[in-house]
Amino acid sequence: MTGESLNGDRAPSTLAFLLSQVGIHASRLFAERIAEVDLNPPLFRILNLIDAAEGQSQQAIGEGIQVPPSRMVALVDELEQRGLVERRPDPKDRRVRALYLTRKGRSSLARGREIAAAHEEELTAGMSDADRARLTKLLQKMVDQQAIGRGVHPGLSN
Amino acid sequence: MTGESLNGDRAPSTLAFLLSQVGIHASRLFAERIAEVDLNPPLFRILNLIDAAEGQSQQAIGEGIQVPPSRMVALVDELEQRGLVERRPDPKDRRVRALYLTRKGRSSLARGREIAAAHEEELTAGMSDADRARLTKLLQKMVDQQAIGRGVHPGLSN
DNA sequence: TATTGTTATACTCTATAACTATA
DNA sequence: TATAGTTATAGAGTATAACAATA
Repeated sequence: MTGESLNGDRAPSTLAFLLSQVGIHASRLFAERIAEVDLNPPLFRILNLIDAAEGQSQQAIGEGIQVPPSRMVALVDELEQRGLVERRPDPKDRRVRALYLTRKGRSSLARGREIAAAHEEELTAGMSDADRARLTKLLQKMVDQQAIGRGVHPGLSN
Repeated sequence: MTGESLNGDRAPSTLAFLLSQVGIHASRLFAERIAEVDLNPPLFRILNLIDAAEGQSQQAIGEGIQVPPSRMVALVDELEQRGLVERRPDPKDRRVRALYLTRKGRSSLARGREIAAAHEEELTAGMSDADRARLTKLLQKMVDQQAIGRGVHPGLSN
């Protein structure tokens, strides 16, 4: 969707409008790019989280990012069908399905990270390093000031 | 959703990540604010477009923004149910339903615009005017360079 | 034949609640 | 009783295609 769609038709030069417009463009472009490795952004995110916490349960992994258990089932199902993730029984608690990356999962993740890096470059193509730094700093300032992020917006599941 | 959700878990300081994060925050916040006048962003957008082209047909209004006729029906239905918009017969062509704002529609639109302005301020609270100007300029540069906007991304209906 | 608006239908993404098997 | 995972179900939000009235 365009920024307009989310913001109504207010003047296109407002900061709010520009932020939505550019942010949505960045998200959409990334979704397009990451599809090259048969992933979508939520799956790529979960793959990253599993990599960072291998052996954890589904719910433990979904917990910190407001993904409810039923959604975790669906996401891990998809990763498993693609052969990227394994559910292993946990000998300590037979209710738990501990998550591990497969070899293929690691390779997809690595490729996904390359794509993310390329996306970053694509998005900032034509900008000077100074401008990139400026923009990053200003956006980071907004994130801090608006208290965007971790746990602040409970509705923002994914 | 958080920026993470769209971008996976790559380093939170990348520009792509920040842009998604902030852009989505801006969109979400606006959706929350505009709900105060019993609108959502798509309805507010259509309301603006009707105001800018009163008397036009549904499809004429949906055309420029990639909203298909069937969706226009649903959107105008909602606006009509809220008493904000009227469908009037067009004496020149009896297939056409010309769209007009009601008095209440004008008042909701005005109130919505106030909310949009307040949202703009809220979003940039704590920023200096110089920073706002810098940020606007940099984002505008990205929009130009990435060719974001009108007609460029056909998939971006709304 | 083409066009406006409409309806029917379906698809994606997501959440809530009920269920099962364990604990 | 409580918890991990699962299933069933439902709700946004959206699109495509068939359709009726009119041109």
